[in-house]
Amino acid sequence: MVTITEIAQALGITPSTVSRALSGSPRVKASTKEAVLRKAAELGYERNVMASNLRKGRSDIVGIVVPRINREFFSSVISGAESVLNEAGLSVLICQTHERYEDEVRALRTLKNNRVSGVIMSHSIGSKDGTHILEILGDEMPLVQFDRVFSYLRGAKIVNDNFEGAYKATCHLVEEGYRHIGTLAGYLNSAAYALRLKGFRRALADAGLEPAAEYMDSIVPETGRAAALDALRSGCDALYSAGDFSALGAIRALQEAGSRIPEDFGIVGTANESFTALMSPSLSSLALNPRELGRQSAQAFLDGAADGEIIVPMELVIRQSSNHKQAICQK
Amino acid sequence: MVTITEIAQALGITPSTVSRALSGSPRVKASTKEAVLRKAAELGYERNVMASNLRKGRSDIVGIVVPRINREFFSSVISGAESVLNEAGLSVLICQTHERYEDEVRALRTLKNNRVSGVIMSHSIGSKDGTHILEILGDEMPLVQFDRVFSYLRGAKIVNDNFEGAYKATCHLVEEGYRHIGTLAGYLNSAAYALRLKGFRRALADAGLEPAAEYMDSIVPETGRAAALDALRSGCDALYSAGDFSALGAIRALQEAGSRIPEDFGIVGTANESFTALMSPSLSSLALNPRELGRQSAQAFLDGAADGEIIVPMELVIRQSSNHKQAICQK
DNA sequence: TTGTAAGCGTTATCAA
DNA sequence: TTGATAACGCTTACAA
Repeated sequence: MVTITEIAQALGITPSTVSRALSGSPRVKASTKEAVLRKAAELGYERNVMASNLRKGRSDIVGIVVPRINREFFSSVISGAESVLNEAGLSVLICQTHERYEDEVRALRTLKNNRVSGVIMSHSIGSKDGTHILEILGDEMPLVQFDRVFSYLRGAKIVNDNFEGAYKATCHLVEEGYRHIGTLAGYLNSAAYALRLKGFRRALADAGLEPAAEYMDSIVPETGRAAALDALRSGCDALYSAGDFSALGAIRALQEAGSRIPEDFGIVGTANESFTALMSPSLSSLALNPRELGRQSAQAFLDGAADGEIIVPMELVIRQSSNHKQAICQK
Repeated sequence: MVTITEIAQALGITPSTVSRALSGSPRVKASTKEAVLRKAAELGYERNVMASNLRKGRSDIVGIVVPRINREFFSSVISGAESVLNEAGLSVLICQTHERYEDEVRALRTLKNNRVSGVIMSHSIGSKDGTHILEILGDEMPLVQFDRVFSYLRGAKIVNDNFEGAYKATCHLVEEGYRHIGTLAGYLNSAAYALRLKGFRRALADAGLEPAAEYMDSIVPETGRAAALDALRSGCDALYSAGDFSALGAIRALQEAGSRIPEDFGIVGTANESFTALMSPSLSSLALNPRELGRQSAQAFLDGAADGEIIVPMELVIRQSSNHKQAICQK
């Protein structure tokens, strides 16, 4: 491996000058810098990152901590963050917590020990509060939280605009002509789900309507099925679901009960999971925009991870399951 | 930050002894080791990984290079590898190539510069050959390739048993009673797809049947639709598809044409994408087992990344789309 | 079993 | 604008 010392010897100068030339310091003559760069290229020099890191006291690596990387949402966030960070010359070290507190602690320790430049994370279900995070990272390490955030921790927080998103989705159902609209809500101890329910209610209130039904803790196909059948009996003609999986179950149940979608019954889900576009009928869904969440998280880190919340808008993707007017017209 | 020197001073011994004690060397008295460990815990010592890496000339990080991490297949491979590597005290640095040769070169350089312990990779579509890989990594760095492999490179290669898998899938269709079986094949310049076609043909030959139809380059829903309609006209009653997306398109087209699945027509896909379980009818599929691919890749690295190929079996997941006998019986 | 001493390759400080 | 020197914290021959 070629070192700066070898370059220095080859040129009859000292390592300090070579170091300055290579790191773009202004305190080096243009001709010298050029000679150094040429020689470095000629010898195939590549900076020893470990030595550089040791001397500088930090690495050019950013740690990302997520519950699981093989979940589309998280892997897309990582993908978005990675693009921005690579652009800035930073690498990404990824840790999974498998939703466990212990693994989260271990991951944060690893990152701290590697002297990463900062941490971007979404905490595990197993972490009931966030005190351990600052205990491990200390007061200096830049911290960015996304999606699942402890609002009382220092640093930047990047979250979806769940209230506004659910509001838009519900308004869309109203505009399509549905009038007896219910919701499949998630776990209300999660801030994201609680906000979606609020957005749903506000949209109906603003339209002068009452919620036709509200089903809590409905996030898997099975609960969606049961809720949808009940909703049908109660006279509902549309549902805003805080998740796509429960919406999927609802659609199946409604189809089996002889309801036509979207002619008789409209549905909008949330998350824009990849299967929503593949279903028949395809499912309208409120997209979480995870890549953008990742990009914003990375940008917030690059900007210094200052305290504060950044809100990423959600995008409503309209597909067949809520396309009432057009379906009616085509008849 | 606490250093080994401070621990040494506190105990009236030298840093070397502390270092030995902390790294579990046998050349240190049990009582001394115990005192060191106690003191280290007391002071909250944590090893400075950068200094350790510099001295040892390598880091405890393994690089993983994939085309995209927000693809279920790759993120699952990474997840599997990460589990095994973390267990062994190694961290994972992830790089995306976005299927581009240039990004792959950049990623490999980054890893090399970080002096990672080894590289686990699946090359990008943009890399027509693998000479750049060894050019960058040199002769020393352990190399493990998975799924997309250049067989002429040194190191370990971990691949699915595509021949055997397609053979099993096709046999399953035969056993279910289908007799006019065709295939939706992928791009034959990809080794994986070519092997699946061979497995399909062999299975039929062994059953004394002829391929009823073979459609090449069919990997998206649209091509699947077209092929399925043609297959129906040609008298096919089943298809083995080398991908799930084309199988999805095929099912939709057949349903619209009035074919009942699996009663009139059987289908098995490949990859076991998550939507296969959510469809109606659900799609039988040949699972690629990406987590296992990741685990085996990590294990191969830990074992020294010796030259050779490790073959991971594929698992046939039988769902409704090929469940002919049972569907018939229930009538 | 422990201590001594050197050095990994870079960068920061200070002096020239 | 460049050079000399030290230091980042750790590991490892080698010596005791």
